[in-house]
Formats: sequence, C-alpha cells, structure tokens
Amino acid sequence: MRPKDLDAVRDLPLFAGLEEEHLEGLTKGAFLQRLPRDTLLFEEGDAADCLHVLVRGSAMLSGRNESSQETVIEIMMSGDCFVLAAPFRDLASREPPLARSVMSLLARQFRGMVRQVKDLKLCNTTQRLAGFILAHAKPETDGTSFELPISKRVLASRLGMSPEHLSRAFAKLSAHDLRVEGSTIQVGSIERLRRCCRQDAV
Amino acid sequence: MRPKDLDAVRDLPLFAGLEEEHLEGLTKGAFLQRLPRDTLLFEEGDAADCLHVLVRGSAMLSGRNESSQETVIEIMMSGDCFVLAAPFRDLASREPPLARSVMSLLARQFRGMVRQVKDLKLCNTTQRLAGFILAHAKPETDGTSFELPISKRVLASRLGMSPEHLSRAFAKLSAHDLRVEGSTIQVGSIERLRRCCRQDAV
DNA sequence: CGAACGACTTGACCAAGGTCAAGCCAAGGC
DNA sequence: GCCTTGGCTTGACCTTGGTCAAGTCGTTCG
Repeated sequence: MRPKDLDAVRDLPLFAGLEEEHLEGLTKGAFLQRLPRDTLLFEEGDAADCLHVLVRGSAMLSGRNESSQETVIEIMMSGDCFVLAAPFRDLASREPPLARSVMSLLARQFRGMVRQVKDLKLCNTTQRLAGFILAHAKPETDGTSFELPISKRVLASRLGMSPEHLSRAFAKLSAHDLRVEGSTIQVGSIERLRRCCRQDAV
Repeated sequence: MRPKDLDAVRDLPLFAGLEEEHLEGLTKGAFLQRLPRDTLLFEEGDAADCLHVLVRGSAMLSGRNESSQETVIEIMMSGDCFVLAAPFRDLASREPPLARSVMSLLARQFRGMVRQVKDLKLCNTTQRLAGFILAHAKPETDGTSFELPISKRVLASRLGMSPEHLSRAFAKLSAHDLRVEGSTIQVGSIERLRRCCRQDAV
C-alpha cells in the first residue's frame, strides 16, 4: 500500500488518538483496491471480514427487494468507512464485554433502520404489513396467533401509512388466510404471507 | 430499585459477561421509573444522560417534521435498551480510542438512517430533494454552488423517487431560486430552500 | 340505562408520485 | 461528419395511498 494512501487512512477520525503500535497492527494487513466501476464489493450475508475505507470515488449501499427491485440506501464518499462489523472481531477479544455489547446493539439497531428504509422504498403498504406480521408471528408455524403489541393507530404510523389504509391492508391479507379479531392476529399460512411480500400481483 | 427489577436489568444481553464489580458500578445509581401513559421521556437535543432500559410496557421513538407532523420510527418493548449514547461517556474515558470511534461512527450512521426514515415518511419528493441540497451546499451562503457527487439516476434512488420525478422536483425548486445546469447546482437562497422543507404549500 | 367517547372500519373522492413513451442533447465510435 | 448510445426531460395516463366524512362497536362515565 502506498504511503500516501496509508496516511490518508491513518488520518481518519476513526483512528484518531490511537497509539502508534495499535494503529500499526490494524493497518499492517491493509491493501489498496482499485476497482472498476459497478464492481460488487460484497453482498448481504457475506462474511464481514474487511473494514473498507473509501479513499477515492464513491460507493453505494443498496438494498434489494424480494421482487429484486433495487434502491440506493446510502452513498459513501471519500473518507467514509463501512462494514464496521469488521473491527468487531479484534475488539471483541481485546475489549471488555460492555464495549462489545454496546457496539453489537448499535449495529443491530442500525440494521433495523436499514430494513425499514428498504421496506419504505420497495414495498407497498400490504407488503409492509405482511412483513411486520411475519416478524412477530412466533412460532413460525401455520395457525399461530399473537396479540398486536400496540394500537393499530400506532402500528400504522410505524409502518408509514394512514390508519385507514392499515385497515384496508388487513382486509387484503384476510383474503390470504389471515384472521384479524381486535388485536389478535392469526396466521393461517406463513407461506402465503411470505408470498405477499414477494409478489405485487396478489 | 427493587431487587427483582434490578435482576431483570442485570440479565440483559447488553450486560452479559460483565464482571460483577463493573456491573455494580453501572447499576448503582439506577432507579426505576413508573411513568403514566403518553409521558414524553426525552426530546431530540436533550442531553443523553441516562441509559434507559424498558422493564415493562412499551415506548416509541418518534420523529417530527418541520411541519410538526409526527411518525413512529421505532417501537421499544420490554427488555429493550435505548439512548446508548449514555454509556458512551463512561466507556469513552475507560476504553481505548478505537472502541470509542467505532461506537460513535455506528451511532452516526444510525442517526443517518433515522433521518432517512423520517424524510421518507414525512416529506414529499420536493422536500426531500431540498433537504439533500441543503445538506450538500457548503458554505451555507446564498449563491453557493456545488457539483452533484452522483448521477441523477442514483440520486433519485437514494431519495426514494423515480428519475422522472426527480426532474420534476428540480423543476419545482427552480421556481425557488435554484439553478440546475447538468450536475452543477447553484443555491440562490438558502432561506427559500429551507422554507420548501417546512411548508407543503409551495 | 343512556350518552359520550375513542378506536376502528368503510366508502367516496383526491393528490402525489409511478409508468410508459417520446424527444432532446452531449459524448463517443465509425 | 454522422450515427448511436445513454442520461435526462417532458407529457399523458394510471395506481397507490391519503383525506374527509359517516358509521359501527365496545367502553366508560354520569
């Protein structure tokens, strides 16, 4: 790695105040990648085994729907770091458990928000509701039922739709083996619900 | 604080593996709050001086528009922790800088996503574009101009609209002292742009 | 018990934004 | 120079979902 690029990395706010020896260790194995445009850096589910630092150019974090539409969730510019999961491993073994816990909690909350952005951009109201129900129906067996933890008014707001439209979304799902009675939801078929999330043609 | 509640807190995954003495120190000043419904716990901008652990009931993280509409961004249930910024202070002084940096970076990325969720739910396309421009127009002086760092197609996707509609949004803003020429944006009046974000009646 | 309230539903209408098609224009290839 | 390509814009049309109003039903309060 060229000293100039290495310096750019070492000067990042992320590494500010780090002792030289620690910094040395972290950047020792570092290498510079020059990537052609439109290169896929990594995909959801890949092992996060690299901390990426964008030295020049831009990169996009994009999300994909069940129906494989795509949306740009965040745009990274020079100096931005991503896949922070990467330094976790090192930190995890060296640092006290509390730091680790806080980081993993933050990371989880972050993923939750990314998920919500994806849903808002790529799913219609019925699909978002179906997704919410799927996430809350435990155990994931046909016929399982659960109580809505919140009022339908609040649920509508959380899902980004009007209360009126939430009603209509429930009505649509009722045609797909879902029973709604007050705040009790009974899922007739997990699979049919999943299919609602995937396809738009219901 | 009742031993039973204290135990519930100590058993949280967040504190898993923590040495007893450290745990003692963290929970020593803890207290249980019983809050009536609809209590406002804290607002954006408040000093984050408490780590909240939800023992029973539910809480909402909600966002508010410039035009003071409101939306529910996340719903917290029993066992959830929030305002993780809180333990930062303690950690920051005790832990190595890297852990601190990673946490603050994660926190920043998290806030970015929250911001995006708010925008998607509460702003129309023109307002989102105006917001993006305001965030990228540096210095924040009338007449300032800058280059779009990405293609308009990608920008549209990032802002959650079709490329066609992005064109129309630019056209609308052109009536408000914004000049667009290729990928060069010139902001005639920061104030007028801000007003676009606030009001819906343009 | 009856009134009032609040949460939800339903219907009619409307507006924001997506889609499709056509056209413009600058850049690159022949 | 001319043609093609790709990014952007514009217009016409349509879908999704919001808004407004009315109605139902269960709960609380006199």
